Amino acid sequence: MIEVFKKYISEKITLAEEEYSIIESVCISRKVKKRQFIMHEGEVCKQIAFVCKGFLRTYFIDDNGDEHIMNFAPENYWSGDRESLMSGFPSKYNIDALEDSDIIVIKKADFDEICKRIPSFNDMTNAILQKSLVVAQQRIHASITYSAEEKYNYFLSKYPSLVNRVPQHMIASYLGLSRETLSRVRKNRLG
Amino acid sequence: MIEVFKKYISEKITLAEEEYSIIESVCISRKVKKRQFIMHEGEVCKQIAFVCKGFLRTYFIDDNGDEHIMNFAPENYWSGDRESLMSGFPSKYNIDALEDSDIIVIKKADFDEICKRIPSFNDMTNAILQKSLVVAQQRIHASITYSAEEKYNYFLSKYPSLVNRVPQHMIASYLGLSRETLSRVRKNRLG
DNA sequence: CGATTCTTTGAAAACAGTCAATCTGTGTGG
DNA sequence: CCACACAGATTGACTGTTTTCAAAGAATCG
Repeated sequence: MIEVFKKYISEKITLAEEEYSIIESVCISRKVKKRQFIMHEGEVCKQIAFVCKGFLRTYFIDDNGDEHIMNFAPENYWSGDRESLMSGFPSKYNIDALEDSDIIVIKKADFDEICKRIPSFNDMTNAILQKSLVVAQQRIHASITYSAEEKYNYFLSKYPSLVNRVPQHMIASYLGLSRETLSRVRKNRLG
Repeated sequence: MIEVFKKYISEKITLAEEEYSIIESVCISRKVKKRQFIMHEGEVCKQIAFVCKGFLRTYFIDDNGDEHIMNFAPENYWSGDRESLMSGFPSKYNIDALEDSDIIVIKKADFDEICKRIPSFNDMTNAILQKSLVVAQQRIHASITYSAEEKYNYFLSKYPSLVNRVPQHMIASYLGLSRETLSRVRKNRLG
């Protein structure tokens, strides 16, 4: 399982064997069953998860009891609540598995430590951070500009591999639409 | 004008005098008049701006010719298009001044250089990046969850000082609402 | 097979956007 | 200093989109 993570790293940066060892020493491999949670609302987020296999999602429940999905994390993506990690305050989010998953968990303290000790790992982290911010901005762009149909087309073009892997109502939730609206949008897109 | 920037830095990190000199040597002070642009759509973004005084905004024009505001940058905020900076592709955004402003411009190459040479400056940059991502996520949260009225309340609580500084129709644009809807929301809030 | 979960559909209601007109305040140039 | 233009804000009537509610139809899983 760790091999997936090593491969991911090796595609981004070059590390010495001993640096891999340092990283490996703080990696905790974990299997998560479908529907199992790795974090609950109200907890303080103290670790970061890397998805080797499977699929996580981050969501929250609003005052009406409705779910809203903030993020999907399939293979080679990271998951965790940066806000809670940074602030030390309880998270508003839940993270659970949409499929049986293999993940690697790194404790915040360990993560900070390897960022300090391995500069290129730190660079990699920053590059990921920057990319995340760009993605978030694009999502904001879409959400303040697009109609329901355009939002769905945007999702299709952006995450074609997720469309058949995620239940439709979760895509709707991710896009800020009702499930019924998304169903109708799909029906009316050409024939 | 550089003093504002130095003060900003000193509140985040501790630097030696010579490190300040290095930074200062790449800072370009600039005055921008209201309505003047510092970046146009179609250009590749090659610099980062720090606002010492005044107010910048980042916006784009959609296919219908309507403006949508991505970001406001008042004093002590940064402005620039990370996406274009990272990718080297032309930007979709325009950046102009909403008030006569004093800004400090740093070229991308210089910025990268000081990040490399001054580790704590790099740490500061990362911290800002992380915070930006959290803010972006909160905005996504708001936009997929809230009604027009809730979005306005959110803006009020988050940026109380901007409310009386930004024309209302720009707040509407930032929130993804029509100007008329925002006007009615304001009218119907209490009495 | 029965139980869930997911998706679709229809009808009605709520919500937000559009269009057009008016009103307000501000600043500029003559 | 006034007249005028201009940017901004408001209002009403209307349109269109999206949500809500309720029900029923698929699909999946144990």
